[in-house]
Amino acid sequence: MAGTAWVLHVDLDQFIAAVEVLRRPDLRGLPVVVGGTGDPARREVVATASYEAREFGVRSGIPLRLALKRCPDAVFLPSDPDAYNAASAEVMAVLRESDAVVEVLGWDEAFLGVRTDDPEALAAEIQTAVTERTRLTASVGIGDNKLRAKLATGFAKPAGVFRLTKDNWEAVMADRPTDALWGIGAKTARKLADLGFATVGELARADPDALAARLGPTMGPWYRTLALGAGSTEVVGTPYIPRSHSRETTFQENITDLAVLRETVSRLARQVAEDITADGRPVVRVGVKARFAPFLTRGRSLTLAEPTRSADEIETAALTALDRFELGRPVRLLGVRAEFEQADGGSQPGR
DNA sequence: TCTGGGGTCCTAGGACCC
DNA sequence: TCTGGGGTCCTAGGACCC
Repeated sequence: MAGTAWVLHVDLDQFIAAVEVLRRPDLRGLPVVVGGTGDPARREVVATASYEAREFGVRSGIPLRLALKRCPDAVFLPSDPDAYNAASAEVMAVLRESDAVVEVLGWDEAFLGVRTDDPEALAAEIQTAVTERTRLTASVGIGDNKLRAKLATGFAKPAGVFRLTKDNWEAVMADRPTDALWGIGAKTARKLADLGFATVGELARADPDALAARLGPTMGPWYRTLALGAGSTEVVGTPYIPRSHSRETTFQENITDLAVLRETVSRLARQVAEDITADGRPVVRVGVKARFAPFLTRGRSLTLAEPTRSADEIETAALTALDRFELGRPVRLLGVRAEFEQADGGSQPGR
C-alpha cells in the first residue's frame, strides 16, 4: 500500500445528545441532558450533555440532581441504549467502508489504521461520509500513534481535525497538566504532582527508576512514556473478546434487609447468565460488588470448581460471595460479575 | 448534590508447591 | 526452629476509561 502510516481517531460529537436531537429536532440548540431514566430526582448521573448544557457546567458523570441545579431549563431525557447501539453500528459501518483497519473503542469512537500522504484530506472525507450517512458530526484526531491520535481529537472538537505527532508534541503538550494524558487520572496526577511532576514536560524528564519506586515497576515508567507521547501504532480490526460481563444496580434508598439483598443478587446473577448465553463462553469466576453507605465499595469473588454456563451455578456462586460480606450495614449498590476464561496473550498497561 | 453502569488492567499479600 | 528462592494461583482493592 502506498503512503505513510497514520492512526486516525474518530470521535462523534456529543454523541448521545446528538442521537436524541436527531429524533427530536425541536431540541436542537437547547440544553439537553441524557442519563438514567431522565428523572433528576433519582440517584442517576449524566451520560452526555449537549454543548448548550455544558455551558452551564453540566458534564458527563455528574448527578442529574446537580445538573438540574446548574441548568434548571435543561431538557432531561432517559438513556436509550438500543438507539445508541443502532446509531453506533451505522457509524462503524461507514468507517469500515473505507480502506482503513477499524478498531472500535466504544459507542462513539474508533481508531482507524490508514496509509495516505494526506491524512487531513482523508479525515475530511470520513467526516463527510459519516455526516451524509448518519447526520452525526465527528471530530478526527490524526497521530503517528494511538495516544497522539486520541489526544488530538480533543483539540479537534467540535467537528474539526487536528494533527498531533512527535513534531508538535512538545509544543502542544509540555505545559499541560499530566492528567491531560490518556491513562493518567486525578489520583495519579496528584501523586505525580507531589513528586514534583505537575506537567507533561516535567513528567517526560522524570527519572524512570524514581517513578518505578513510587508508582510501581510497570506503571511508574509507563507514565513517563505517556508524557513522551509514545504509544502503540497497532490498530486491530479483529473483533474484541470480552473478559468479563457484569450487571449492577443502585438502590434509590439504601437497603439493609438481607432478603432484599439476596433477591437482588439472584436477579442480577440470572441476568448476567442470560446475557452471556448468546456468547457461549463458560464462566470461571464470579464476583459480587457491594457499595455501602455512604460510598464504600467492596468486592467478594470466587473461582468456580468447574467452568460453567449454568444460571443456577452462577447464581449460587454469587450468593456465596454475598454471604462473605459482613452485611447489616446499609447497602446502596449491588453488582454481579462473571469472568470468562482468559485466552491470554500477555498484556500491556492501558492502550 | 451525595457520587450510574459497564468495562480493563495493575498491585500486593498469602497460600501452596517444588 | 534456624528457615532460601522461585513460581503460580487466588483474592481484594485501586485506578482509569467511556
